[in-house]
Amino acid sequence: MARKYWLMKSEPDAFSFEDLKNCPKKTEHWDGIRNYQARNFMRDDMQKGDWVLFYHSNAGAETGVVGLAEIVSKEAYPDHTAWDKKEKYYDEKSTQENPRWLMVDVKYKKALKTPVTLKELKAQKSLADMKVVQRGQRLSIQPVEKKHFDRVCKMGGVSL
DNA sequence: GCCAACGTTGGC
DNA sequence: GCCAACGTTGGC
Repeated sequence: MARKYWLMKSEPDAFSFEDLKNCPKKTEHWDGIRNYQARNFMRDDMQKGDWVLFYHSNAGAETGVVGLAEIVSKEAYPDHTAWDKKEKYYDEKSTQENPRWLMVDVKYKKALKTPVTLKELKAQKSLADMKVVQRGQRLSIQPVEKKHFDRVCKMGGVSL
């Protein structure tokens, strides 16, 4: 099956692209997704080997795509933080027998030579129909078309 | 910190 | 099943 492309948002104060680089094996599980659409993308469409635009949200002028990552888990699996009462993302309705929330493993691949800010994304005519530039688009995991992925890589001065 | 956009919840 | 109220996201 052909590789798919994604954009995944993270607030750099909470978990940045640098943080991912500093993880063991440069890999971390993407926990805390509590949105059904985003979960369904992970469950139904994501596959090992997919490529990811790592996006810093809520970061002022720094807001934008900062790097490239890869999905490395074979499939989405239960997000255990939903089971832990001490966790911010605890959800009493998610059980071991019937886990409501899932996560995948994401691996650091490469930083963009120059980050591509949201402002620059919006200024690019060829990216006008990319989800992330559209207003009110809050989904933290979004599918990205290959042509858009390639374009952003080019703007960022890197290729995979 | 503000607030628009949007998702979820729950009363009916 | 509708929709108002509420909570969250995320750009600014």
